[in-house]
Amino acid sequence: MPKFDVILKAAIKIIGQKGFHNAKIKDIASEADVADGTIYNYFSNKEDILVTIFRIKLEDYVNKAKREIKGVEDTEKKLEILIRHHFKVMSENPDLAKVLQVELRQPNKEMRTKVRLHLKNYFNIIETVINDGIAKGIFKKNLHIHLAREMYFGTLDEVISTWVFSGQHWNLNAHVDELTEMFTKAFS
Amino acid sequence: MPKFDVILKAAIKIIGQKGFHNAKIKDIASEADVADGTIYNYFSNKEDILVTIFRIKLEDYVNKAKREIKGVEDTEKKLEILIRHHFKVMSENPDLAKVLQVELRQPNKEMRTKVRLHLKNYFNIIETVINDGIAKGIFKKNLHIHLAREMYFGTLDEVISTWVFSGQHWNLNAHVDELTEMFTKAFS
Amino acid sequence: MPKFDVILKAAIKIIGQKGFHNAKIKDIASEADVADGTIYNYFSNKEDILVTIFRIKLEDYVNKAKREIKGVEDTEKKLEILIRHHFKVMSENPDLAKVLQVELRQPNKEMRTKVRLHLKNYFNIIETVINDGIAKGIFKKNLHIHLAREMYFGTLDEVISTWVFSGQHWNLNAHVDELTEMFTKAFS
Amino acid sequence: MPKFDVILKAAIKIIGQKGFHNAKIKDIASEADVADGTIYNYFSNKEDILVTIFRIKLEDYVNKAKREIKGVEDTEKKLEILIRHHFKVMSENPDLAKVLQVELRQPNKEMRTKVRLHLKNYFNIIETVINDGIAKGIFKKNLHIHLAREMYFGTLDEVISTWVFSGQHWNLNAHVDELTEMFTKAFS
DNA sequence: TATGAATGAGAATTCATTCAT
DNA sequence: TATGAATGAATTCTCATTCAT
Repeated sequence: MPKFDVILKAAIKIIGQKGFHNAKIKDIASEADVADGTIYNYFSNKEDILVTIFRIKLEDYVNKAKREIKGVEDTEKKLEILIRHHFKVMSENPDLAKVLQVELRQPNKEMRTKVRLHLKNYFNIIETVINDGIAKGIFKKNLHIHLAREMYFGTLDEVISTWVFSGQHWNLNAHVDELTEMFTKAFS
Repeated sequence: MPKFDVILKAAIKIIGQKGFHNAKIKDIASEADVADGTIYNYFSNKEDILVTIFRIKLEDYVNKAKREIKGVEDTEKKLEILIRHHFKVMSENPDLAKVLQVELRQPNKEMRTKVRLHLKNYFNIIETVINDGIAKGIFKKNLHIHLAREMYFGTLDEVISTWVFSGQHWNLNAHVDELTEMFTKAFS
Repeated sequence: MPKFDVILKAAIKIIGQKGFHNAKIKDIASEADVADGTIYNYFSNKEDILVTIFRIKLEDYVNKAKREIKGVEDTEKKLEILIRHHFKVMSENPDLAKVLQVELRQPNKEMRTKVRLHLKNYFNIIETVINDGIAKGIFKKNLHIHLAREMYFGTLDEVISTWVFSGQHWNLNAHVDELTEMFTKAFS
Repeated sequence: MPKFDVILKAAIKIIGQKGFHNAKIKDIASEADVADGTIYNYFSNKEDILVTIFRIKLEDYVNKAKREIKGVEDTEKKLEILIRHHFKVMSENPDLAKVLQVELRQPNKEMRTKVRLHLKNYFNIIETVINDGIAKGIFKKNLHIHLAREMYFGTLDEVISTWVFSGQHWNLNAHVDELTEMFTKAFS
């Protein structure tokens, strides 16, 4: 694995487990089995690591999500696929889930600006689906799209959050159908 | 105002604006117009400030929320009141909103344990309402209560989050009715 | 008991147990059951407490020691009485023993100067006895008095030290005769 | 000189002159001509510096002392060599002498426990010589070994203490023979 | 005198970042 | 590129001392 990827993976693990502020460069370097200084050959500073995680992982998330719903016609089916995809990504890498969950809320203004850029595409997917649902008459005409998107992401966030913080003891997939139904009703 | 309250208020402002890690004791002391050391006459350490904010504010939140829905019969009405109450608290003190939104998600285990205690009562309110709705036949019998609660809090969190981070330019109350309806449908 | 004495007693206890640097004014005030500020009505500062302990306790020590050997003719008997007196004082108040033992060695120059003044009289007693022994022909003519005094105090110090630090489990008096004999031989 | 040694040497000087509590990390770093933080690459904390001084210096002391009396038959001669060695070490580094003299008496329990370990070997040397003297019939059969050891170390301690605190104006070696004789008599 | 809340200078320690090798 | 020792600014917390009541 290229050193860049090794470091990024290590960073996700450490930041996911300790949080950005408590994750020390030394820890990440240790985990990646490189020297502290090496990290600075691939990232300009600690913050850059976090931003890069968002950039790459969200990009990846979005690409895969788009690919998965490509060709699917049914709006509700799309919703279900997206939720399942979300849970899959988060289940497969709980550390990443924590990073995205927790550190997305950086109070640092600069960082939030940098992150928001990548969030847009992330938001776009679900908004497109919602719009599609409205166009098809499945969702109500006057559905407030932002509100719907906030409900969608907020709910998934909270579900993941609970799952992550309580030790990932149950299977997230168990709730996909139920959630799909709840969203569909809420948006109708 | 008692010095304890002065310091707490200052802490909410500073932590809300800068985040816990970037809020320096000096900043809080300055804002409260006391010496650094004075803070330690009222709080045992920095973390204790944060935990105290949670304790006091969530307690207050819960007490007021309970009072507001007391005597109200209609489940949907209760839901609406709770949402309005939530938005009111957050609107009136966006800094507090940020503290609760952002810092609640600390990956620090010790802190989360301390906070969870207070969160229970906070969660209880909505779960009680949801249960009540099920009993009355307004919500579906097999509604997954935890999931419903997660949808409720996740959504409000996300709405507040967006509102808080984008500069609080619009009126939160505008969406109370819409959200009430969405939840009601989702839970039916 | 006058407040001055109460505070002094408390200070000896706390400083004896924790050492000067780790003894907090708050601890001493607590032990004396007075407010922190009250201490400053009787002592000008923390250092003054320590110096005062030396002044009063050494004075007392010297006065009593002098009284005890008054009228005694036999040099060896005087030696024995002094050792017994030393052990008695230290046994009766191990905290005081610790203070005198440990804190006498303050690296702080100013303080040492202040303390040395009181030490002189303390040293004088044994030097007088040694001189007397030389005059009587019991001790050798060319005995180096300072060296003899250093042996005397150094030895007692070390015995007390061991006794104090190992928890005062045995009776100091058991060794008085043996020590008297050893000193007498060493000085002969 | 390895940085570890540079720092240790600087620490001995500064702690010797100011005492442990008044020696600031900044002072030691300055003296060693390194940054404050560098010290923490070699020592885990301030106390560790002190303990390390004890460990290394006492080890060194013991090794050299053992080597010096190796092969010497005469007990009195051994005694003389040990005293001379003691004075030599202390004369050559009065700051070290102060550290050992003063800081060894820390009332801090943890530290004393750590130090006592190293002291054991230090005590052993003289006890071995004393035992040897008894076996050879030079010292009296019923000599109380601990008491003798306490007299030996207490006396040397006190002599060094006086010498160190009064400015090291005279030559310690001048008293070696006299002391040897005094001990020999005392133990006979 | 007695109080104890308030003060703020001071100190140990941490850790992101640099840079000579 | 890779290293990791060195850096030193930055930060939390302590505690002797003061002073208004």
